Amino acid sequence: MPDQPGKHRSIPLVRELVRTYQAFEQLSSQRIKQHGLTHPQFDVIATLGNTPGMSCRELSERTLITKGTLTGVLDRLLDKGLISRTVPEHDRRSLFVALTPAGEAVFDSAFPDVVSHCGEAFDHLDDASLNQHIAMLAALRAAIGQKLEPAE
Amino acid sequence: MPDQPGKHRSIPLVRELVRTYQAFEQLSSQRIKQHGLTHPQFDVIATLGNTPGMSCRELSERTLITKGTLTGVLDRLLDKGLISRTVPEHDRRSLFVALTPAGEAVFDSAFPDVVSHCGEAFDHLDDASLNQHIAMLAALRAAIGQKLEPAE
DNA sequence: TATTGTTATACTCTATAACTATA
DNA sequence: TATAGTTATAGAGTATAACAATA
Repeated sequence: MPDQPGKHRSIPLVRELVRTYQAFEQLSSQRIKQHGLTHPQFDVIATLGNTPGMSCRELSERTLITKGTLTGVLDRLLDKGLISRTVPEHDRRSLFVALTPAGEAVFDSAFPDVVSHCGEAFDHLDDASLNQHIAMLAALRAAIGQKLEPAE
Repeated sequence: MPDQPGKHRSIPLVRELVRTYQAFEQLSSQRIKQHGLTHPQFDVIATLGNTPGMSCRELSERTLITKGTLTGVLDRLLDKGLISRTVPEHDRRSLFVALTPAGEAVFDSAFPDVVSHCGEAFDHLDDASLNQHIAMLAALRAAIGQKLEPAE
């Protein structure tokens, strides 16, 4: 029985995507760790940076960290003094999470450092290549997004 | 003081890479979980698949799981009956890890399923695009690899 | 009733260092 | 001495379900 036409054509792409993703994960994790943060903690700091703050619900949606897990991550960031949790007037069920000045300081140093460290790998690319790569990744992401089971 | 020329040119690429990587991670994890495996467990099964087996040391190098962690991952795969650990004659310090028939059955069903599920996202691409994407990812990976601290 | 977030539970992964057995 | 792997330790993330407080 012959293969369905094109059934496994994209496997080499998947393999290459996995390898690239592992390499990038390794590179970014190394650098994040140097700032005393875990990856989820960095994600939270990066999400809160340059915002006035947000609810746990919104933070959970943006970081893809489920609410039960998020409580623990926020506990540790609170211990480090990097975030504040306050009960807003208008809805006392929710919590408003924001960076403290110390948290902002960490964001200001860690975020550009991690991003630019990772970015340095690509500095040799000219603008045209850069844009081409970005367009390609965006296309891949859009294709992946369509396969993802809807959140809710 | 003006920015150094080109200092942050590649940040949009990094951002897009992060997003693509998160989407892919989500997609593959969903599918891996459906086979009753964690990501590290899947990596081990995938690494052992289509090989006669290998030492813990080699498995550790290939999966990037450190030896102390690997012991625990292998323990759980052993509990599930998916691998065997045997002491080879020629060097009784080491352990030879291989898939059991049950492990091979899991490999044969899980690995193609995960890969092709992820691959389906890209089935709409023609061969030329596919090859172009692969080449770009390989270029990105090579660039990242040069920034990674040598494992030693 | 529905929503927001915490707590309880249980498990997995993670790194590190000390350790055992073998070479 | 060096190498292969385990164990001990401690911490962090993960999902789930039950729960409390509020809307």
